[in-house]
Amino acid sequence: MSKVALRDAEVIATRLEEIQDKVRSMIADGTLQPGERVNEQALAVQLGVGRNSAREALRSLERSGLVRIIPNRGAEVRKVSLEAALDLYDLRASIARTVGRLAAARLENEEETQLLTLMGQMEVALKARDGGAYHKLNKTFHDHLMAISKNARLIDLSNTIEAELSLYLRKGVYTMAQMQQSHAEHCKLVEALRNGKVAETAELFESHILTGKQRMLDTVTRSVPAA
Amino acid sequence: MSKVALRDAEVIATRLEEIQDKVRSMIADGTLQPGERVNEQALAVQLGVGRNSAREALRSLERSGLVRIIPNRGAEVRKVSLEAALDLYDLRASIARTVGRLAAARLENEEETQLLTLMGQMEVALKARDGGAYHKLNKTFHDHLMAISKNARLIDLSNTIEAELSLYLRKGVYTMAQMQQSHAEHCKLVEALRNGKVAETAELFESHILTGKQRMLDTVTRSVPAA
DNA sequence: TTCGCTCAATGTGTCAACACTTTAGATGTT
DNA sequence: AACATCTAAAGTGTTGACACATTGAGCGAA
Repeated sequence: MSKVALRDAEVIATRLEEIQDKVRSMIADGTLQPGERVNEQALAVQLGVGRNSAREALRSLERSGLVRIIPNRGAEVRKVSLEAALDLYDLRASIARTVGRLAAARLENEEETQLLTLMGQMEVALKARDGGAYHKLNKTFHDHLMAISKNARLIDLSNTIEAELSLYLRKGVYTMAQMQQSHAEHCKLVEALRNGKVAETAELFESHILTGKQRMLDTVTRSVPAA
Repeated sequence: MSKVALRDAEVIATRLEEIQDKVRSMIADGTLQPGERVNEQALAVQLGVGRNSAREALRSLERSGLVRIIPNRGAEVRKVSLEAALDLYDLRASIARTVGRLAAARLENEEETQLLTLMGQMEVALKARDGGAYHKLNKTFHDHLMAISKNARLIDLSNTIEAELSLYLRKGVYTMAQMQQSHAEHCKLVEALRNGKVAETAELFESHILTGKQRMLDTVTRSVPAA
């Protein structure tokens, strides 16, 4: 019964996705380190599945950019360089621009309400100087914008890139000033979005990501001066 | 010996890529029609490989957006709706903008020379009213611009989207007038690019794609009025 | 000592067979 | 006739085994 219920809800992750997720978290928590080679057989044993299933999962992860597969030599966890991370930010910006354009044209009342609620919560978090909460809300906010664009492909793409970026950017710790700037940008963005200003929303969302790129770059170069 | 030479050149397509390409062209030439379900076994037999290899290829193609895989029900050739195609065009435009920005900042002398040579060839094709040649050169031109941006991920995504778009847009046949307009846009674009005008190049490249979108839309709505 | 060769060991590439799920046709009941 | 149930056929999911490629250690010749 519960089995059927789960299935109907379409929440069940298929076996392959399950394996992928496990590998993903192994990468995330450092069990598998960047640059390290992944042995199919060993992985399969560790996850309690056949080698072929593990193999398929790895091939999928390649397309997600998390591992690199070299013919006849297997998979290795991708080592994302700073340059590659910056390239990814440019990609994100492109996607954001498109999302902005679509979202401004497709915003619905209900979504607008949710967005405003979110903005309120973020303001509260900001005033309470709760960086953790702000971070989570920020992610939710971005996801919402994606959803408003109503293009599944874009959403998928965006998630993929974010996962890849997380390889480089283990955890983003931002200053209060940075969060405030981010929030200010959000405000302008939402303003344009609510007024259906398509071109402006696109522009603002794109530059929001690009300033995020700059923020990241500043943070990195500060800790590693002459990289 | 020749085997080794090939390998060093890294030109050899791995088996899996070979299979993928075959399926891709089967989709391109209509052997596999959009919406049609793809039987793993049959595909494997037709390509003379094991079912598992065919299966892996299909999973890869899913990530490329060419097929959709439904758990326990297999793969079907994705049917790209007009709406989805238009959204993809938007994304292409945003990518073009980013490419324009990067290319204008990163153009090297050698690349500039190649670009000018290409422009000359296109002009010749245009004067000779050779649509086929123009089309090929046009593609080369776009690929060049991508390469100049030197963002591998961006290039990869762009190619993916183009492949996906081709699902909808079987073959683009354009009029002389359209080709001339396209060429004029190219000229302005190259002009800005050579002068290192970052913002202008970005703008021009984006709008170049967007007018392409409009052209496509015009062509489609003309043949299918009230879709 | 150093270089090149051979050959085993490790690991990936591919396959055919088995287990499970879906689907559609047949059957019986209201 | 319409509907639900059951069952066999078709197709996907998963596995273990075999074929092939890569790698590195051991050996011998210059």
